[in-house]
Amino acid sequence: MLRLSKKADYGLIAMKHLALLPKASSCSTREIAEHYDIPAELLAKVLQRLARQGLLVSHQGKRGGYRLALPSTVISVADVIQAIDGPVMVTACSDEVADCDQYSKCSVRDPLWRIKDRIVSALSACTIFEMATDTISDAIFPAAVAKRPTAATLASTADQ
Amino acid sequence: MLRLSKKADYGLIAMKHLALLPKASSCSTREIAEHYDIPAELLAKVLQRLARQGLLVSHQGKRGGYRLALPSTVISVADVIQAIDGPVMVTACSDEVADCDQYSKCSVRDPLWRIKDRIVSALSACTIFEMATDTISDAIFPAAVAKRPTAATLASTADQ
DNA sequence: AGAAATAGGACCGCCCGAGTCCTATTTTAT
DNA sequence: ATAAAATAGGACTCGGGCGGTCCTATTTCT
Repeated sequence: MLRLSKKADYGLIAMKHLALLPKASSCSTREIAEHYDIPAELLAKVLQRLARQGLLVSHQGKRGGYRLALPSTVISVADVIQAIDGPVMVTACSDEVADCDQYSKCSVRDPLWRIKDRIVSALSACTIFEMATDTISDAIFPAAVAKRPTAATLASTADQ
Repeated sequence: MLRLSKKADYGLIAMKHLALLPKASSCSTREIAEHYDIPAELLAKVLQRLARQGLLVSHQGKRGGYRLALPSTVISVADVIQAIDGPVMVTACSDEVADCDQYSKCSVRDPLWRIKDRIVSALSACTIFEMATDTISDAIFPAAVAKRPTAATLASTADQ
């Protein structure tokens, strides 16, 4: 549940790979695909989309390839995911569009919308640079949350 | 992308519904299903799982139903989602199990694992009570993140 | 001219989520 | 006692979307 698409996975792998190259150097789809055992043609589509969204700069022709369009410190994980898969949606029904039949009776749309914002925040808070250098801090919440007893804990004592 | 399953949706709707009932009163599957236009038999399975995980207390027989097993202030959204769909997984490959063939070459597993922890934190930070009373605060990050220019912004100026 | 790369449309198979069906079992109301 | 109404849960089906492939341009370097 809540899993990333394979495309998003591949996109992040590629972005990290490009971030670790010497400044402003580029790399072809095939190189990356072979390096990580990713279907080349699928990765191609992913990189094309990242280029269309302005996160990568493409260079056609022989000796062509891709390079980061921006410093890796400025590109967030959220940027990559959204460039590939479109806007993050926790719920089926989008902002205003009542595309799910239970729209009128749905009581959790607004709360879930706020939770979605939190998730996007979490994804936006992490840059490709941090991914590449493995400098992602684990915790984002101060203390209160971690301290609060989980239902799982309480339930196990109450249950059975 | 990153969407919740329908079951998780239904589970949250039901939990919120039960949280809004007078203290310790219960409600049948059918009542909830009809109220929100949810397929009753599907909702039944969801509630059964929530009961098995100790988040709900079930009462069989005529006039039976479900009620919260714990105060709504103690049950988090993460609890509900995980009770229904199992552990939140952002990546295909789990903690130690190398169930994806690219395990050895995967360079983003660890970073994504930390991101997953952040998402779980975000979900754990929100209780059913907050959902029911619509008291979820929007922002969880102080300032730094919001201020940082997004790649989208920068790209749009750089692009085309 | 040809090789190697990006650009992108069209297609396909299959897995899994969503939903249904069916059969217990338990409890309560009549 | 019997029927009704509820939970418990296994088995099954169906359809859409994701992951992947194929094919055809087009660009650019050698």
